[in-house]
Amino acid sequence: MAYWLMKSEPDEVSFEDVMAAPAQTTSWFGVRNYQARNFMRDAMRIGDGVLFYHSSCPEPGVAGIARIASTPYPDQSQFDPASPYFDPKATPEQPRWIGIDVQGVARMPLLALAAMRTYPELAEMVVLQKGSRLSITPVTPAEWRAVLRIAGLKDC
DNA sequence: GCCAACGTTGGC
DNA sequence: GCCAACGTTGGC
Repeated sequence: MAYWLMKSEPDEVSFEDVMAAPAQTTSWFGVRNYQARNFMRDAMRIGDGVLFYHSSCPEPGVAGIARIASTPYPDQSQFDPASPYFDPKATPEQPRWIGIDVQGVARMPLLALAAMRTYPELAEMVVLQKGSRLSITPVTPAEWRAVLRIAGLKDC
């Protein structure tokens, strides 16, 4: 089992939106970065833990706990000319981008980015590194446990 | 709105 | 294959 941090702009999809969705499950689509795509395609497994992170908002930080809830599948928005995520070079025969289902698991008090930076055990988190802007980053088991402990959650 | 950092594109 | 130009991300 692996752990991940996934960034979402709460104006687009907030953690509360995920919790309010049927089966607390939403399709994670619109990733247009190869490294992030490859994580979804090659490394994610159903049940992997997800730190759901809010970015580009007044209070960036980890907003909730989620899990990977499907295997990867073609991101339909790449075929839709009306979508901002349209990719003219993608075809249904040769899809370029993929999505995956994410299911909300537990609410937690926002662990703000500024607070995360104060914990030595989180200092090596990829998302905290200078210049890091990848929308999906790996989280170590120790970092995962530390976030849950800080958030006051038992293992999930 | 600013701007540093990074990824992608495309001419050569 | 190089690399300058450009576009995007995302905290502040």
